[in-house]
Amino acid sequence: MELQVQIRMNEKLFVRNPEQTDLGRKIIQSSIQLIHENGFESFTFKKLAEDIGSTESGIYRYFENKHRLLIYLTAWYWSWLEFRVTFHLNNISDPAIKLKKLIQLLASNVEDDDATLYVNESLLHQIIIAEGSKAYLTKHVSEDNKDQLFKPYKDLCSLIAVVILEYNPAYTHPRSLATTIIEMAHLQVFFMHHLPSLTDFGDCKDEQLVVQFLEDLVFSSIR
Amino acid sequence: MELQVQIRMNEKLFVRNPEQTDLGRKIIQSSIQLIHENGFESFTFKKLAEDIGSTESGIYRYFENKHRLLIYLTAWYWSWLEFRVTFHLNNISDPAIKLKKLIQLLASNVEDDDATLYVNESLLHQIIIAEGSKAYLTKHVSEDNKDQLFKPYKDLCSLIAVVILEYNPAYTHPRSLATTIIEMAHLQVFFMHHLPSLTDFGDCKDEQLVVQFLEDLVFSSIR
DNA sequence: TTTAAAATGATAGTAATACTATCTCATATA
DNA sequence: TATATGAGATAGTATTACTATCATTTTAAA
Repeated sequence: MELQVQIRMNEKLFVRNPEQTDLGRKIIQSSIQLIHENGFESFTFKKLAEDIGSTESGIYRYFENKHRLLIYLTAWYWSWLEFRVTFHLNNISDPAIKLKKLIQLLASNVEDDDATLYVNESLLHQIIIAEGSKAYLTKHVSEDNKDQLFKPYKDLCSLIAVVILEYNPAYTHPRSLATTIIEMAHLQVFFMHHLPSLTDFGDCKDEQLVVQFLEDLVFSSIR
Repeated sequence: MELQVQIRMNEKLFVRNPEQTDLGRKIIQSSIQLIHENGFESFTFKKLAEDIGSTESGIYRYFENKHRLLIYLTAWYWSWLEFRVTFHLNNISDPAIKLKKLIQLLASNVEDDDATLYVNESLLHQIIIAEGSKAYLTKHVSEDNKDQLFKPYKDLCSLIAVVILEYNPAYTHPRSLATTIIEMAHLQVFFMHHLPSLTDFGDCKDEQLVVQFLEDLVFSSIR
């Protein structure tokens, strides 16, 4: 069985839907490559256009600017992750196991799954770790938020919060704990690789240690 | 008694030490203002120069580029905070009280203290919340790290880790927990104000609630 | 099969950004 | 009085972040 996953994205995330044309898909694919290689700061639409043999104006027909493209990529990532989480949590009834599974999915490396042809999920995951928070750390968060651009992130947060409350209905900070899990699952991995003395995992650089840390953090809080 | 606090900064953080000249101090003062007002993305040396009645080339004599200036500001902030923390923890022997004090200092709003004339600590604190992580979320973290640019952050992290171990010498993740406290003290406040549904504090927007959340998180983990 | 619409490519142009370089001038200091 | 230092003034360049226009190709509908 070959399963093709299509994620329906908010219209405000783009000028023209990149999933529906060849050029659009090339834009997504190549931007993931380029941002991963050289970072978001040095990424430009000109370089992107050259990389895919198109022109700057061509890219602008799909995305207003590179920041919007970053928001699109993050939104895509969170939607994909929510789908993945929902899929893996299916048929599990024990909320403790659900939470462990969740933490595992958030903190461990992803492999490029072939269900989406033009998105390299592994690279995208690394982009989100290093650049993801730049999507909302701006002066125009609130307007972007009004356009629902961060809905996928919020949905994932809600989903996690629900599982936390399943485990302990009396816990008072399910959402903040959810964002803490999400953000730390990424940041501890980033620190582990680049500023190891800010973590306790510098020596072996193994994502499983981050998983351990988070499990301990979460379960002692909600127990 | 009028106490003038001078923070000795790493030489690699600047081209010429801004604390030692009038223009340098104006650069610090005004950059804090401008970044706070319009965000780091829209901040340029040209605008900064205009604001203080100098020229672009004048600014470049102090800082290599605006990213370096951001790193300088964050380093200054973490150094200042470490000083503050050390000061407030002085003579407290109970590590539980130390930790509570620490969380309070990290998560609550700061007032502009007059011990440093040209740095508005209140604005700087808000800048660190919204822009701080951009200092290290780059492709050149590792080189910057080799130049010790993030040492103040690491020092604060170490200090917190030490207090955590004082409380419970058997706790296995003191550094990761320390960075979790630091980062979440900022991020939860940011979310509370701009993406409130990602937190449990959206309704009253009170930093004390973040303090509550963090205290609960920390003490249940290390108990 | 023709025709119109949509998508893309090619080219040009602009304002702002991120610098670098040089020269002058004021001031302090030795 | 000579000299070093800091700062202002001016100029210039490559790149970025766009916008606009027009020609061409592809696609989809009549």
